[in-house]
Amino acid sequence: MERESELTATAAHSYAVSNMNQPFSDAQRRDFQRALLAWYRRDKRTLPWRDIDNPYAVLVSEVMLQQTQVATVIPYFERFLARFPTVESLASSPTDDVIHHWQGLGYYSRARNLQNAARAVVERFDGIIPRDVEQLLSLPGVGRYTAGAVSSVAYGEPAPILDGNVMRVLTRLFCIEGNPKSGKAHRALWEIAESLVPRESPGDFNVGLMELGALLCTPTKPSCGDCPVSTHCLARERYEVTQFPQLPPRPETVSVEDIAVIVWKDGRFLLTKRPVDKRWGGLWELPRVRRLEGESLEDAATRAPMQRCGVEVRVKEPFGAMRHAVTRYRIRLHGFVAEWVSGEASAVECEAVAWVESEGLEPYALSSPQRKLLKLAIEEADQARLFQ
DNA sequence: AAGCCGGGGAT
DNA sequence: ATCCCAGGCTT
Repeated sequence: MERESELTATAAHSYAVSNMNQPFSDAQRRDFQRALLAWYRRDKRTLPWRDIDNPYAVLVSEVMLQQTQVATVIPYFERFLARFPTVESLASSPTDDVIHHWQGLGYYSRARNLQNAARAVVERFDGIIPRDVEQLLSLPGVGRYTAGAVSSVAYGEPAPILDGNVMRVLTRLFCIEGNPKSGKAHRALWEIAESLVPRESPGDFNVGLMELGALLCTPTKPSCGDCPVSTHCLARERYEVTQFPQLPPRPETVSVEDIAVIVWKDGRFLLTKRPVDKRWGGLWELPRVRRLEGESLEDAATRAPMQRCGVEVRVKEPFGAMRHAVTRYRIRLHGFVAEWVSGEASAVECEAVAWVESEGLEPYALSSPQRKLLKLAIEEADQARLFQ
């Protein structure tokens, strides 16, 4: 039995060299599909979006899971579905409400795109999430991966998927060289994924491939001994599993400094709303600027409220600093306390402004670093009041 | 084809 | 600290 599998695997690989678009024989493919499905159905995790027969919920989960880990998504998914239970409710709700339910999850254009997709579904598809990849691709925020996932998982269509997990699994199975995210290797991977997906249970098969990548075929310490398809794996046969995928070097990180200011006036502080097409679009923040070369922190703190909303302030003291990362940028964020001096706050370099009480913050969506910084600022203000 | 977008968990 | 993650959009 063991020996037969080894032979099968070897045969697959000699074939793979000549025809990478269909790297398995029919018999090998069927054996692979059977082994993966059996493993997935036995060992899969229980997750809130699994086995629920609701294409809308599948779409929401897939968008939330883009570049975001399962554990992070779970509470967001549950709150989002409770608040927007149907595609119609999402389409007709205020965008600020949708962004608010996304705060802390990152990649905020996803939230805006998802609502626009819901509106397109209501207007163009009679409120039914499309079944075909082609129609799904016409929705904003839905690319080839998400379209394939919804089509196969929600409707049982034999559409392929290719995500980071599947890239890792497939490059190892067939020793695919080159950058799997672009060019020849990328195209080859899509064709392989297409050749593997079965007519029967394509959704479980696709999710099974991802689950394999998430649980066993992991980046650094793969558990090949527990892998249900290890006999099909060329990289394992060659002891080269961790040589794949061959990802390109990351761009160098850039260090920058931002200054955010809490401007107090009559017990309220100033928030500005980010433009929709910018980073953190639609979220609120303390007026913030990037520190210029040679500029002092205090000068930047004075500049921030003036530049963003035309308010002149007197900068008092720093109240804290924190680090966070945005893609390749490592940002040091400094907080300053300031008093309002003059100027009616208006949306100069932002989408909107608001004067907010400490207790009235809840309705405003903030990014995680801004939320942490603002928490420090309010604590500091409470302390200062105690000493008066 | 390459650059850009956030945040958190794992190592 | 660094890597990586159920990617898609813009240029």
